[in-house]
Amino acid sequence: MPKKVNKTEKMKAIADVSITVFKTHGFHDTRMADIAQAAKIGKGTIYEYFKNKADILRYALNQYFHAFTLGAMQTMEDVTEPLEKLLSLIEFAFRHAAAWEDHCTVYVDYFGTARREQEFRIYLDGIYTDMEFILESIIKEGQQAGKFDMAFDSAAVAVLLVSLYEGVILYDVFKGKPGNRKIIRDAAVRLIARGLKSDRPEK
Amino acid sequence: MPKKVNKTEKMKAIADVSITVFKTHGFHDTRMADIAQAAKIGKGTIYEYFKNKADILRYALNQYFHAFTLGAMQTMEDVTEPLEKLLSLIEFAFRHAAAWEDHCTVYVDYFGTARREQEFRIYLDGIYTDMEFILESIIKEGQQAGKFDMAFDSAAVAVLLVSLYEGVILYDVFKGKPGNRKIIRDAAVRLIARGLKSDRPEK
Amino acid sequence: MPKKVNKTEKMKAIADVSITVFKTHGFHDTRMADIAQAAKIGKGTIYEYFKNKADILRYALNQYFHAFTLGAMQTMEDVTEPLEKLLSLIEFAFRHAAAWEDHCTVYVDYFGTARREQEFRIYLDGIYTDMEFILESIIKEGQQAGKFDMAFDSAAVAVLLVSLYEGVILYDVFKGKPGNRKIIRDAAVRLIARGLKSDRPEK
Amino acid sequence: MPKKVNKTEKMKAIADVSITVFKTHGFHDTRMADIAQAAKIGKGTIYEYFKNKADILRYALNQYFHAFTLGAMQTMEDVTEPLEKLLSLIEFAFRHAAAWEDHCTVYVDYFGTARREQEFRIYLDGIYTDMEFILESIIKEGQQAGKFDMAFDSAAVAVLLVSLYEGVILYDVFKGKPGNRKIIRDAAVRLIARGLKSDRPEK
DNA sequence: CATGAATGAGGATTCATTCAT
DNA sequence: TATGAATGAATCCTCATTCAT
Repeated sequence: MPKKVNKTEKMKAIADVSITVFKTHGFHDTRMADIAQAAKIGKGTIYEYFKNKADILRYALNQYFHAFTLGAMQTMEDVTEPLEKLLSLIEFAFRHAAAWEDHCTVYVDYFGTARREQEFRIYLDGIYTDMEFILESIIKEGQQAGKFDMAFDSAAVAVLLVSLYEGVILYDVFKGKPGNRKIIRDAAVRLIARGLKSDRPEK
Repeated sequence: MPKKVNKTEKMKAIADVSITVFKTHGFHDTRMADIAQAAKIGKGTIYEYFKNKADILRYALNQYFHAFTLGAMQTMEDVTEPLEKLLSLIEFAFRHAAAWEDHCTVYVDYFGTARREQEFRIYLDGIYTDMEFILESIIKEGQQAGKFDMAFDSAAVAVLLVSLYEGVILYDVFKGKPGNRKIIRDAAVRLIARGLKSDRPEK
Repeated sequence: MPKKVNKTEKMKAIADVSITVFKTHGFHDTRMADIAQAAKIGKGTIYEYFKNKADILRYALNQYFHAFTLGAMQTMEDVTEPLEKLLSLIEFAFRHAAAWEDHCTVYVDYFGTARREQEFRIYLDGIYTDMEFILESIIKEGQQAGKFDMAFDSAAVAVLLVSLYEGVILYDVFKGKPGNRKIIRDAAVRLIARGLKSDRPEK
Repeated sequence: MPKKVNKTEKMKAIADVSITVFKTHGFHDTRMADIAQAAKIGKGTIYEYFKNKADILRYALNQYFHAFTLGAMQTMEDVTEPLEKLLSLIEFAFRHAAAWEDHCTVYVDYFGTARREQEFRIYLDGIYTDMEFILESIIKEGQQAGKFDMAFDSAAVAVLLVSLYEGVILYDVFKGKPGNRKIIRDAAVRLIARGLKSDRPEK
């Protein structure tokens, strides 16, 4: 039992170090030797914990997505009002991206490759589908409650929100560390809130 | 005297073929031999027209961005009303992405690498800055005309729109060929139009 | 007839240009394109006059050795006294090396390769043998005339003189353009003259 | 823990094998695969010990020159009389060349290239300068002691002796394995001894 | 004759992965 | 369990040479 814990801890340690190295050199241009050196272990030792280089990345990104899903769930737990729920979710998403900035960067780096890898594709597709499902539910809920404009295709809006989120991450990754993040996110929240809002005056 | 080739045409031909190969195999996993075979020329011939593999990609993406800029300019030429201008620009952007789908895909593939390449970074940064400048101008114009909500930070909205655009492209690239593009883009146009609209009733 | 003359002239022109290019870049690192460019002709044209790159070098070095042999013969024509003949030959050799400095440099560059090329080896061996034969004859002549010390093995001295000559060329090639050439050659002449001189007082 | 290798020993082993391969094929025409095969190791292993092909050569020639310098020092240690010192040095140089015959051959092969390589040039220049300095000192010493003819420029004689040495090596390399080495070297020693000798009868 | 576009054989080098210790 | 020495598959790119024009 304690050995198992050690193993998991070491995997996490290696994966964390790897992410910072991937961020600097890019996934493809990172050598196993770079990781070993950064993690202060032997090259061979990496293979005791991971099948290969891609496996490290998969593990690290899995942690990133897992934390996202978990956080999103917790965020929504105590909120019932649709708009509030949506906006708090968006707030969380942005906070999560900021907290996992290195993982975001590496995720973008790997995205082009992931696209063509069956296994990862399915995994990522699941994440996206889940996010869209939750968003779509909230939109529908809001529309039924007369809070959101009925003319919107709820599924389309869900896709849109996911896309916007990915786009903002992409933008940040490209720009490096931006200072105006807050303003941009405020604008996003405002645009979405106003855009979705039902015209019918709420009584 | 040996046969005189049109260097530009041949570059374009090689670049076009390369893009389809890059799309299938990914930039990194595409071998020069793959390109040569697809272009039905010898491996060495590629090097008569391009310095190296990255050079082909740069050339192809440059064409893609160049066409975008050109098209965007033409789109705005005859439109004066801010909202109409914004929406027609968005329409154009989506049409452009659809028309240059292969380039979009490869662009996403290369984005992670581009991020770390000084030369390409500067180039791409210029494109982004231009797009943001145009969008910001339109937003400001609309705000001054009382059409757009004054509370928005125009620069932030510009960044947001660019991000949304990139995000939608990313989403499409990941999903492959989607059928519901139109619905999503309609939702986008609607969301933006409603979100930006001024509350002051226009008389 | 005139065409033949033109052909020879053009070969000489190409070979001369090639030597300066070889001197700068080295034989191996000189590209046919470099030669073509320097000679202001097309790459393909070189092959109208020479079988390949090595052929150009062979032609150029042949000219160099041919001029040497010719010059050596002329030098000895009017001299009968052995020591005088030997020294004037040495003087000539040094003058020749200075006049054909570029060829000397390239010759040294190519020597390592020549060593392993049967054809060139035989050719060069012939040159050496001829030089040694002439020198040996002079030594013997001088010994019979009581001018040179009898204890010397004439053949060995001949080899020694050839070696010294090659060594001085090598030294100059390595050093680049030296200013103290004259002093060194004077020392050489003095050393050889004193070293060979018979002890028997000449009456 | 993996097996601990003696890096220096392995470098020496690879370099030694390389020299014999270089001698046969020439530096340029030797493939890394040839060396690997001859050394009975994998191609990649070579790169664990040397940066590249030229690096192997540099290492090997460095050993050759190092041994020369060391040997020359030891040779002169117990000799005080100038002529004796000079001749024993010459004897040593010839012995060294014979003992390191393979290295000599490869050295000649590489000389043309070395000429154009800044790093190696500086290194080689240092060796030459050292040799010349030592020789010049001996000549001067001999002249002051009245043993050597005063008319000689000591620096010029030093250059001459170095050149003669290089020339004899060159000659041997070209000829392959000669049998008359001894005779030639005796002639050299005799020529130099007689040539330098002071005319003033020693009392 | 002259040319330069096209070619592909050839080779140095890299690096993920293995496995003996 | 940890290691790093050893490996060779894999690939970019060069450039002498050819030959259609």
